Amino acid sequence: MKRLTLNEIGKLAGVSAATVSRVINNYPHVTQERRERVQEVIAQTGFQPNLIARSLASQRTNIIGLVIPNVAHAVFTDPYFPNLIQGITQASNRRNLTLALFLFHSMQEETRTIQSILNATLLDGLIITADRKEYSLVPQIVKQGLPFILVGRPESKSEPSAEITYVNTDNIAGGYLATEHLITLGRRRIAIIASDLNTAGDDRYTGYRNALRDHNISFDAALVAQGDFSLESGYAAMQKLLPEQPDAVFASSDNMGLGAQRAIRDAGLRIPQDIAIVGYDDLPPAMQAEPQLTTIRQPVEQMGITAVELLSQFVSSSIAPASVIFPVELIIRASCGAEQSG
Amino acid sequence: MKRLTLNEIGKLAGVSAATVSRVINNYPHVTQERRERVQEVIAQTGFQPNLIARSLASQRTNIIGLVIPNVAHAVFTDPYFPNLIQGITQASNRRNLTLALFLFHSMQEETRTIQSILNATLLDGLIITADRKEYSLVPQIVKQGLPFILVGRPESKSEPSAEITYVNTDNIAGGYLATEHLITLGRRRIAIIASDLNTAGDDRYTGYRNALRDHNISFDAALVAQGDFSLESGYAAMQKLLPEQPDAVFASSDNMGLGAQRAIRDAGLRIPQDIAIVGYDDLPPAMQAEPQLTTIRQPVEQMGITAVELLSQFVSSSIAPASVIFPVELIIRASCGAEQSG
DNA sequence: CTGAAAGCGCTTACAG
DNA sequence: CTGAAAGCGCTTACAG
Repeated sequence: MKRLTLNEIGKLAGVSAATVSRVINNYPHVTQERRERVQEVIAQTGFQPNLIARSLASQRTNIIGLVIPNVAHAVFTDPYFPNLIQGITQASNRRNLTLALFLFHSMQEETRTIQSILNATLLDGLIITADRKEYSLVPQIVKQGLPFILVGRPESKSEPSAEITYVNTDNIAGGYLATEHLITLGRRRIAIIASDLNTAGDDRYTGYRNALRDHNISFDAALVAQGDFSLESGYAAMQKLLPEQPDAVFASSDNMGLGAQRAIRDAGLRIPQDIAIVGYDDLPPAMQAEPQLTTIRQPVEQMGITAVELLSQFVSSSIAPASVIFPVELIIRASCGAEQSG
Repeated sequence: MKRLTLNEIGKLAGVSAATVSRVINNYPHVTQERRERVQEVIAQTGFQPNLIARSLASQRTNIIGLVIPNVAHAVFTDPYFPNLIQGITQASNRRNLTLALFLFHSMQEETRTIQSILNATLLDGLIITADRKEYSLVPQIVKQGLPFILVGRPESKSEPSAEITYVNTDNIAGGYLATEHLITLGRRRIAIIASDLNTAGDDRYTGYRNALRDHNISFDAALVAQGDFSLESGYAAMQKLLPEQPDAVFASSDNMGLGAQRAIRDAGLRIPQDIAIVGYDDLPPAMQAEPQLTTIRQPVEQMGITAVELLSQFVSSSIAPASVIFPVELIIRASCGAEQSG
C-alpha cells in the first residue's frame, strides 16, 4: 500500500504541506479550525510522517545509541545490563526515541564500529557504559562533539578539560555501608574481593577502606584479593583469602559473592557463622544461590532512565547537563547472620 | 567541524557527486583511475556518507528492529535473550546493519510502539521473538508488508495464507532426547514441568510424549505440571508433582529446573538418586545451582545470526526465505546421576 | 563511463 | 497565521 505524504494530507485537508507539518510538530500559530481539520485527516488516514525525511530536514534523528564496550567477560551474565537496558528502553519509549544497540565481539569490531558510528550522522547521541577503565573511546567522542552520557564514573584523569556528564550510583557509600554492616556484626577480619577493572570497583574499595578507618580497624593488605566481577574470579579470590582466616568478606559484586560463597562451602566452613558475606549489585533472587546474599542494592533501572533524560537535554541544548549520583541501600538477608545465627 | 558532502568530495577528486556515489556503492562501471582518485580523497578526508540522506534517496535504511514482546516475567532473567542478542548484534555488525531494540513495559506501550514502528519508515525489517502464543502482532505485520523473521515457531493456526519465515531449534527432538535420557537411566515415573505459553513449550512436551510412547511407557497425566519458565513456577510445579512420586523430571526450561531442584531438596529428597532432572536452555554454569543441570543445549546465538541473515535476504529480495531449524544436543552433568551415583 | 538533474519527504526561514 | 520555495545530502534513471 502506497504511503501518504504531507502533501497529500494537505490536499485532503485543504491546506499546504507546511501547515500539516506545523500541526504535526505542535507549532503553536495555526488556527484552531485548520488544526482540527488536519488532525481529522491524519486520524482517518493513520498518517505518520516519514521519519527519515524528517531527520534529513531537521538534522535530528531521534535515534540514540547504547554502546556497551567489549568486556572481557560475558556481558550479560551480570544482571546489571538487563536492568540498565530496561530503564533505557522505558525512557526511550516514553520520549519516542529509537534505541540502537551496539555490542561488540572483539576489540577490532569495536574500534571499527565506533568509528563509523561517530562519522555517520545516524545518532543524536550516545549512552556508554563505563565498564572498562582504560577506555580510550571517551576522548575520541569528545573530539567528535557527539553528545554522550556515561553510565558510571569516568576515570578522573581522562579529559581534564572536557566536562563529561555521567550517571552513577554512590559506590563509595555502598562499599562503606557493606563494610560497616559487617563491623556492626562484630566482625574484625573483614576481607574484600575487590576489582580495579573499573571505577565502580575502585569506589567500592575506597568505601571499604574508609569504613575500616572510621572504625579504627587497621587495614590488612593480606585481606584484599582482586577479581574481575565473574563468579569464577570470586571463587579464586576467596580461596586465596581463606588462609588469612577472615571472619567476613565484602565481595564487590554479587557474582563474585556467589563464587566466594561456594569457595567457603567447599572449604568446609559455614556461612555466616564462620564467614559472613555482603555482596553488591543485587542479583535477582532467582539467580542467587541459597542462602541469598546480603547485598548493596543500586537503582540500576533508574540510572538507565536518567541517562536517557540527560542525553535528551544534552541533545536539545548542546550544553552538557550536570551528572547525577544515586544513593544505594543495604539489603539484609540471611547470609549475613542477621536472621540466621545458629 | 563541518561535515563533508558528496559534492565536496567530488570537487576534491575532480569528479561529480554522482561518480563519488558510484564509487562508494561499488558500482562497477567507473574507470579505475577515477575510482582510485575518489578513494584517495575519501581516505584522506575520512569522509562517510550521510546515512539519513542515503536512506531517503534509496528507500532503504539498513536499520533492523528486534522486538521482544512484553512477557509476563522478567525478560532478561532467562539467558536465552542475551545469547540471542549476542548473535543478532554480531551478524548486524558484520553486515553493517544498525540494530534497534524494542522492549516494552506494558501491553499498552507495546501496542502503541509496534503501531508506530509499522507506520514509520525507519526500519527495513523486523526480528520478533515468539515468546507468547496468543500473539496478534504477526498478522498485523504481515498486513503491513514489512519483512520480518520470527525467532521460534509461530502457532500453526496463525495466518494460514501467509508464509511466515522463522528460525527455531528442534524442540521436539530436545524434549525427546531429554526424556529418553531419563528412560535410559532406568527411570519410569518421569514427570514433566511443561509450559503451554509458547510453541517451544508445546514442542518440548510433544517430544516428551513421543519418547514415552516409543519406549512403551504409558503416559500419566498426573505427572504433568505447568510452569511459566520462571524459577518460582518450577518450584511450585515440582511441589505439585512430588506427591505423585516421580523418579525423574524433565523441566522444559533450566530456570524451572532450578526451581524443581530446590523443591526436591526442600522436600528432603536427593538429586539424582531419588529424582533425576534434565533441564532445557543451558543456563550458563555461573547462574546454575549446584549440581548443575543436565540439559538440552540449543544454539541460541547461531539462531540470532541466522535470523539476521534471513532478514537481509528477505529485505533485498522481498521474497520470504525458507525457515531454518537447528538441532539440539544433550549435555550430561552430574545432576542426572550419570557420573554421580551414590 | 559520466554528469546534470530530478526526486526521496520532510522542515523552516522568508514574505506576505 | 499561511504558503511557495529552498534545502537537508544522497541515489539513480536519463542522455550523451
